[in-house]
Amino acid sequence: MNASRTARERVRAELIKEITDIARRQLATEGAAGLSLRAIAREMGMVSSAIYRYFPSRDDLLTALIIDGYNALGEAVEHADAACARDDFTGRWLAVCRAVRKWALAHPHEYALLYGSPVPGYAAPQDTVAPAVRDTVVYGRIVADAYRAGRLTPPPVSPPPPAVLAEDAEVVRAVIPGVPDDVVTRAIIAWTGLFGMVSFEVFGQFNNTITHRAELFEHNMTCLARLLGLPEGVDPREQNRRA
Amino acid sequence: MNASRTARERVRAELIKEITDIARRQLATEGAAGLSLRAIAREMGMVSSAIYRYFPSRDDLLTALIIDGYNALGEAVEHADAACARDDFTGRWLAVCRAVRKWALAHPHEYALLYGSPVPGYAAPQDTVAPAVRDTVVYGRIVADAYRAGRLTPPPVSPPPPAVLAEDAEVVRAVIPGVPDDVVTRAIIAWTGLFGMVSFEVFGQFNNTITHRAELFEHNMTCLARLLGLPEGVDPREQNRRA
DNA sequence: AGCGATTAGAGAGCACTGCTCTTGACGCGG
DNA sequence: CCGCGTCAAGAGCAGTGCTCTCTAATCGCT
Repeated sequence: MNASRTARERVRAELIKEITDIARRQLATEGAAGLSLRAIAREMGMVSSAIYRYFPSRDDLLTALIIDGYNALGEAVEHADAACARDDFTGRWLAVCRAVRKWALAHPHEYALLYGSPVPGYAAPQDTVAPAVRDTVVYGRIVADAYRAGRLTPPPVSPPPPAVLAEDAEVVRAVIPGVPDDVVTRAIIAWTGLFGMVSFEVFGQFNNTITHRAELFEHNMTCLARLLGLPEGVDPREQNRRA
Repeated sequence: MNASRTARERVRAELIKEITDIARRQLATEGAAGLSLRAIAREMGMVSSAIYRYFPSRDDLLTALIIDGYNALGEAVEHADAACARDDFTGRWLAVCRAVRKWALAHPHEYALLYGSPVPGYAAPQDTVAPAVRDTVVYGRIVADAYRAGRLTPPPVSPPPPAVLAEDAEVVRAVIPGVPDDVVTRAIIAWTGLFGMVSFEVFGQFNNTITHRAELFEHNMTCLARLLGLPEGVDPREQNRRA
């Protein structure tokens, strides 16, 4: 509760941080499967069993890293969005896209942990759901803002979503409040398209094929913006400013 | 070379098949990280070291599974495409989408192996590239066929791709022959959008959010078809026939 | 200040993994 | 029919996650 707890608790918090830091570094170099509690203990000059005082199991350490990852990505996305003019909705969308891609390329293994194959017997505990949607919340706000401002014009020939999707749309509106069903489905397309693109690049599907990945990404996200119904870049120079 | 090789070679081929079969089953239940050579040997009544006569390392076994996976998915996609009328390009695209989704949901761990996080220290050897693009080849043929038939009408407001992408488009045209650059980029959007959608579903990103996943998928793939420039379903009953 | 309770680390140990090496047996082709 | 090559077996190495017990340090409280 109060600011400076007992000395034990402070050193404990510090050790937890040191463990996760080393773990994150191991993750970056070896990948999730190479994460070894014993190696962490070795690097800290501890004995392996001592780690279990701080993380009851390897999966718990992994969960901590996942939560940290979601928060790091969410924070990057929040910052990217915050740096844009509030009414430049296309710019905000593109900024979010670039932030996701940049973070994913900088932390491929962490990205894999969040958006790649779920780890073996591991089921994400409930604590992860809140951080997991930080980026999505930002995205939802952009879409909702654009819609409220009347700047979300549906593309000419967009088929109406089937009626059954109405209930799902109701749930999705928790992050994209106040938009009709067809905007919800188009928003999902753009969002999954973003992560499909990033995953292809990070996971190596573009190897030996696509070389100008940044340009392709930029162009495709612009196309997805158009599909979403976002207006053409109000001021192209505005977009190039943060490249 | 000739049909019935020596008895030794035949039993060897059979053992290799048995190993991969058990491995595939292990993969399905435990995931890639739970794949254990010793467990396979145990199940076969062998001693663990004997496995190494057939697969020099765990990664080699994994590679075999990956190649098999790509081939299985590619085959499913090929069959789905082959079952469609050749000039029903939208139907062929949707059939491919459904085939990918169906296979991925039926074999989530194998799908994760192919399109999820790359495994730890493992680098895909050259033997995987040919099977890896079987599905993409089918997709490319559909796009190329549709374009050649003049049934690929670009959506009204699609921005032209930047000039630098021309060289990449040249490479991509190996699987989508004879189409202009803007078709190439739109094809990539649709393709990554498909896998983004499937990955979100298979990897659990839709948990607690989307319940009518088949309907959402169907609708979104239709939207992507429209973005690609494919015509509206020539005959809706034709599409419903294979659900 | 000191005492009892709590917590941290050390170490041994279990069951498991991938992988290597040697040994002995078996089958196939010259 | 005999020797070469292949094969299973077993022991063993280094590593893993995790549990248990034991000791020592620290904390809260009287």
